[in-house]
Amino acid sequence: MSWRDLYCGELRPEHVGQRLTVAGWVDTRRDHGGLVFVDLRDHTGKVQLVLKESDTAHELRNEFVVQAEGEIVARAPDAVNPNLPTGEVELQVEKLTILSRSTPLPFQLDEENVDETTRLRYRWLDLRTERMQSNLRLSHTVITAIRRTMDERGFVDIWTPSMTRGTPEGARDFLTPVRLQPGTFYALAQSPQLYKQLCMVGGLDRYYQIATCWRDEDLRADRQFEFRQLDLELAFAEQEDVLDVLEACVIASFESIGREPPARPFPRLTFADAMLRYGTDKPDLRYGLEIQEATEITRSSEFGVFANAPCVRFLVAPRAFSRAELSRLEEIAKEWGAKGLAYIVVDESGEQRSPIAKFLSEAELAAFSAPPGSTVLFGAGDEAIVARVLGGLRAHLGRELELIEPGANAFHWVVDFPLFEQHEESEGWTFMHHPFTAPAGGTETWDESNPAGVRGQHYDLVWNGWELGSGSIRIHDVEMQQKVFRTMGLSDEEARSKFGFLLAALAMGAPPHGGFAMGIDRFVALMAGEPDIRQVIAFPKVASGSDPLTGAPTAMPPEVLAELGIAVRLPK
RNA sequence: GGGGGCGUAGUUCAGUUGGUUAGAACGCCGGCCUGUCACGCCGGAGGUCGCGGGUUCGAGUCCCGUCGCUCCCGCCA
Repeated sequence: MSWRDLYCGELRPEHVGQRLTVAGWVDTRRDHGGLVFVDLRDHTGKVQLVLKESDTAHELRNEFVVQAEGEIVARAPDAVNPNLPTGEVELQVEKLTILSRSTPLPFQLDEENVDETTRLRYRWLDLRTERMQSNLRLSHTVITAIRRTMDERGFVDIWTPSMTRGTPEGARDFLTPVRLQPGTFYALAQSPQLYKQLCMVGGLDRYYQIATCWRDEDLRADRQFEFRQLDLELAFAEQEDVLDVLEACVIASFESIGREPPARPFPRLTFADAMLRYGTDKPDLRYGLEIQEATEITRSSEFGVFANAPCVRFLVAPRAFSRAELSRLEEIAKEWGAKGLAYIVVDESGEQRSPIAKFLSEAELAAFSAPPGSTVLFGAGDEAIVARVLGGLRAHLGRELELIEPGANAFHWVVDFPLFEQHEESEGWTFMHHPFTAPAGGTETWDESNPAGVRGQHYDLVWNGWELGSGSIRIHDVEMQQKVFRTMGLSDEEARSKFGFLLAALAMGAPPHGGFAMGIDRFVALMAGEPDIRQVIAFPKVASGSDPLTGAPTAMPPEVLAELGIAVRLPK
């Protein structure tokens, strides 16, 4: 026997006259005494049941699971509900079975803005909401489209271990103690990076995986302890080959949910350009508001702050800000590291108002000219700080002044990243993304004591200001790999002990290769129009790192810890 | 580790200048109702105002601490 003949949302006039069985959840009930209406819901929609008075009919409550058998009848013309796809028909119930009851709910499923911890504690209820149903099904559709695309292009889905070797570099590892070897730990993979490179050395040619990754860092709207990435690697590939695959995946994803895909190829922006014009390596290109260079013109400024700053830049906001607004903007600038905020307000009549105007030369004022009804906002200081401050202000103003056209989408690549960056504190150098990225053409040789200016064959994919992922052409030459390790201050011995297996592999016939990793949860969240990735993950954790549903994490009994050779000492 | 926001009924929220017994809607419970579709009507229950301390004649309201949630910075090769 089957529980139902068809889904609730599928009932149509063509079924009129048939005797059918449906099953689902009681969405709403309208008990008129002698007559009871029930909206029965499943993941496809709702249908109205009409019940004659009976004990069972009066017993029904929200979220009971019921099975109803009866004749499908056409509704009278004035009883049709145009808001319901099934609104032209209803089911005259002849047999009603309560399959499962429900206690009163901790929250109403149609209530908006329910506290997220409450939603997560009762996630099985939250999952019944249209929002979560549509998000998780959209996620499935998109991932299926991506898998199809990868398959069509000859990629092989290969499983790599979650439990791997811990690395002190990068994000913190989640550790897994090993009972058979007390005192030792596996680390949960932060990404399959090295395994997929070994797949290339292993001749698999094209690898991909929707891989779960673990990173023990603070959670955010776009970050969970564990997340999924579309992880891929191609042998005998160049940057263009990798970008092409990713663009195809994005296009297929849009098409799979019936959305107009972005135009190809996606625009490209160099890292240097991104930092200069937008103050970040993941700019939101749905609006302009570009940062402009003023270091040259202010070099001999009478305004000391400008003259003494190694870098001066500005952006022109399309609004003549009030004093109060400017002081709010200054606060924001300070949050991003500015000491203050210099500005020139150009009011509607074109007159310039500015505390610093009296210090500025004609030439300077001309360079900062802005249309009436706008404000010139300055950043002055170290180049990195200026970029961060103006980038922060730009993002703030983009939202605040509603510069983003609704429905707009901006995909773009950021390319030509530096291979190394200077350590914040020490004098040393570290890799900008990871130590396996190959240097770009023309920069393969560099002075190991000063690797500034070496560019990497690295590329980021950005959508509306969210970094979707990044990839690179990898180093396939063992000498080059050793040189990079040395440059970042790793002795040959350390390199051998941590990455010996990679060096050995590279020394035994490694093809040129490169790949990419795209955050699937971020991508799906943006596809779904959700503000954070928790809304597209079935069972996420909250920002504090706990799971309201299971109550994890928990302490473990002493005997369990003892077996693992672990003693717990809590921080004070 | 740092900064901002929030915390009042099961849920979403209101709560005046610090002042009587802390309210509303939805949900829940009881009753009535044969054409509703967010059904309607009548009645009812339901509160550690996150927790602790302080100021005050008096604290949901002010102050301090703390916990929880959240956003951001740091961090995220």
